[in-house]
Formats: sequence, C-alpha cells, structure tokens
Amino acid sequence: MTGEGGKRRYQEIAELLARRITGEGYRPGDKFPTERQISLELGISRSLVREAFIVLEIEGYLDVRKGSGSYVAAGEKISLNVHKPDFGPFELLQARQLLESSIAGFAASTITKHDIIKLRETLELERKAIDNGVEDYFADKQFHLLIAEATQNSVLVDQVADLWTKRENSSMWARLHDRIFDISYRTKWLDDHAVILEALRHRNAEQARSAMWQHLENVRLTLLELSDVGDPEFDGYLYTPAVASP
Amino acid sequence: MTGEGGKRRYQEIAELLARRITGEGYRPGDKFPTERQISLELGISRSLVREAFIVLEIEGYLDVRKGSGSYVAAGEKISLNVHKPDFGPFELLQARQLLESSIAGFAASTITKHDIIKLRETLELERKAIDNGVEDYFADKQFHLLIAEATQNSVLVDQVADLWTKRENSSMWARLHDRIFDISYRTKWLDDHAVILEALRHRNAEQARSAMWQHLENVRLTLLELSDVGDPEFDGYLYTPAVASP
DNA sequence: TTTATAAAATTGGTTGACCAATTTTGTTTC
DNA sequence: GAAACAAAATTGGTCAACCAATTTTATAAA
Repeated sequence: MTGEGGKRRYQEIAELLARRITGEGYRPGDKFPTERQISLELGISRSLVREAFIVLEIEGYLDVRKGSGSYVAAGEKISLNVHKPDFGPFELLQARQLLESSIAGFAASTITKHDIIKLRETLELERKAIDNGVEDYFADKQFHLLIAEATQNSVLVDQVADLWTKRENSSMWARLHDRIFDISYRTKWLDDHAVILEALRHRNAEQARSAMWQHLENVRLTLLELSDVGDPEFDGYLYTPAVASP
Repeated sequence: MTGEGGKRRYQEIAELLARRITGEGYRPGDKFPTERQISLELGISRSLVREAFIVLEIEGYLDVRKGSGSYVAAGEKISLNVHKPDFGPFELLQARQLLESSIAGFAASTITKHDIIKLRETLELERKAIDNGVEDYFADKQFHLLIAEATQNSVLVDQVADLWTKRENSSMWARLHDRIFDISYRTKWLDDHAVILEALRHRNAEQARSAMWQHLENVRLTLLELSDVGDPEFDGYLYTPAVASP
C-alpha cells in the first residue's frame, strides 16, 4: 500500500484528503474546501489538487459541481459505462445483407471442394436440428461462417464472426427471440441455405450473391412480422433492404 | 445514480478509452497511445486526456510510467484476449476491397447533404496534410469512416472501424510503412477519394462502388511495388483483387 | 562489430493563465 | 420591505507552456 517510491503525486494528495473527509466529522452534503483553498494550503498547483479531487469523486467521497464547489458525497463509487453499443436487429440485418451477399458472391470464385463438403455436412446438421426440435441456431451460424471461410480470407471470417457477436449481444434481438414459437420459417431458411450452397457449388458468383441476399431478405420479412412494432426501440421501419448497386 | 446529462467530460473520455482497451484486442503490457497522441486525435487538450488516464489507472486499465508512456495493466478488467490475430496487408486489402466497395455503393443511396459536407472538409484536410508533409493517415482513415457513416448504419461504421484496427495492429503493415518514403502516391490516392466523393454526390451507386474498388486496387498495386517480396510473411501473391460478382 | 557514453527526442509531471457556469452581492423598482 | 434584475465575485473547466524522467539515437572508443 505504501512504501513504494514510485507512487503518483495525486494519489498521495487524494489519500490525505480522504483521511480528512472520513476523520474530521464531515457529513454527506457538507461543503468541502475549494480546489484553490487546498492548493494554497498545501502549496501546490490547483491542477494537482484537481486530479486528487477526481480520484475522490470516482471513489465516492466527493461531489463536484461547476461554479458551486465540492461537497461530501454519500460514498457510492462511480462505475464506468464500458458497455459496447447495442445494435438493433434490423440495422444488423441490413448490414449483413450488404456484406454477406458480397462475401457469398466472392466465395463462389474461391471455394474449394473441402469447403463444399463441410457446408453440405452443416446443412445436414441443420436439417436434423429442426427435425429434433433443437432450439439453438448453432448450425445456422456455422453455415454462414463456413461461407466466409470459403473466401480463404481470415479477415472476412473475422468480420462475419463479429456480426454474429453483435447479434448475440443485442438486447432487442434477445427480446425478439422470446416471441418466436413457430419453427415453420426455419425450414424455409434451410431451403434458402440449400440454394446458396448450390450456387456456390456451381461457382456462380451472381447467383450466390443473389441467393444470400434473398435469404437475409426472407429473414428480415419474417422478423418484421414477428416483431412488436409498438416497442419504442423497434427499428424495423428505419432500415430498408441494402444493395451495393441497384 | 444514472446517466445524467451533466456527466463530467473526463469521464466520457475515460469510458471511450476503456472501450478501446477492452474492445480492440489490447493485452496486458501492450503500449497504449501517449497522452499527446490521444489529445491530438480527439482534438482536446492534454490535461483532459490526462484526467481520463488517471481514472483508467485507478480503475485498473492502465499503468502510467513517467518518461516512458502508458501500458495496458494486468487485472480483472482486462479480458484475456489471448489471441491477437495478425492479418497480412494484402489479405486486409482484399477484404476491404470487397466490403468497402459494397458499402460505398450502398452509401450512394443513403448519403445526406451533411455527410457530403463533412467528406468535402476531410478531403480538404487530406490535401493540407500532404502539402505540409504530415506523415500520419488520420484524414485518410476519417474519409473511409465517413463513407460508412453515410450509410446511416452504425453496424457498418463499426465494421469498417474494425478493419482499420486490424490494419493498425498488423505487424507486417508496420514493417511496410517504414519502407515508404515517397509520397507521390498520396496525391494519387487523394484524386481517388475525390472521384469517390463525386460519385456519392451524384448518388450514383455503381460509380461509387467502382471508384472505391479502383481506389483500393491502386493502393494494392502501389503496396505490391513497395513490398519486400523476399519477406517470408509477404502475402501479396496470395490475395487477388476481390469482386462480389465479376 | 561491439560497447560505452553523450546528445537528442519523447514521455509524463507541473504550473499559471484564461474561460464558463454558478452563486453572491448590489441596485432598482414597486 | 419585497421582488426583479444586473453586476461582481467565486467556482470548477480548459488550455498552452514549460519542467523532469526516461528512452532512443548518434557518436566515439575499444
């Protein structure tokens, strides 16, 4: 705790002032000396005092108000909001439609026999999952990632994986997932996947691109139906289908 | 105790930087940009950045050393990003060519007057940077990010930002950057940017897509010339130009 | 070439000056 | 005397300049 010669100056000042707050009968709401008063008293610059005040503020000792002064706080530590942005389902789908359709088109020119085999296996896995009433979307995700891998470009794989991470972290998407009981649409999406794979197998870029686009458009339309349009965060009307060049 | 509008400035900056540390693949011990670099990047004074650094140090994100710099600290706050993938320059360029050309095409249909103004300002900033012999690529990056923002889709912005993060973390790219002395090609790239902006201004999707593709193709060709083809990690022959549908 | 040393550049540390929001004080008006 | 308004003082907010520790680079010696 102490003894380290390399301790930063503002820390020492902060500890000194913290002791003063806890030990000299200050009560929450009481006015604390101003930055200038402390700097004058300790014979140091105000910036240094200010840095110490910042420590005391996030530690929950002080409440600093511009133009007014600093006041003793109740003692709740301030926590940083490090949360990553929360993307809406339809904003995500618009982005996926644009990016993944391009990726599928490119993959048609780079896909290998091995990629096709793995895609076929994943498609079979999807079919079984639906037959067995499995709820998760593991195979679905796997299918889309495999297409990215078929480009032989790990940046594109990483980008698609990131899109799925964004989906999994989307609070709105989670809410939407709870409303989905019917699984009839899953067979429809499975058919979509089969069409995509067939286009890739023929190395037909335009068909692959178009099939992926249509697949995500089908997903979008289904989600639009299943959505609670009354939800204030509903973003289905904000994001229209995306194409690189109409 | 919620997100009141009157949040203090240093706290917002601290949160921004904390997100950067947790979200951009930083590992304990990694060097973090200096106070001056951040202040320049964000266009604020160093004191403000310094206050944010103090918060980050207290919260266990950073380890600040006088005369040396700031380093990502080891602690529970830092998620163990065990793997920090290192992408090659040409693999990155191939991905960017595919994705950013699609994004530029889409942006042509969504761009606003305000977006165009900001793009024009950034273009002017690029011109001045070249005239003054500024070495960094800040304005270049800004231009590409603004095009993503012109789609009005924050997912696409985040994806493009991720591409630039990958570039900044690329060891091979850093090595390549050191070999580049001539700046004649920068005026060429500036012209490319002007062409892209002009296509966007006319809301011509196909031209915008094509212009962005050609721009990144020009970058690729230049880098191919400047590369040390003897480097065992040189990946220039592995990744050919990418198109969604030829 | 390797090592030792000094100069230069870079980095965080500190300070004082000025800006903007708030509070206090003074003046006017009824 | 009370209320309304304006002026002044006080407060934290922001900035640019300079200081000191460290690192990097250049130079000299072995």
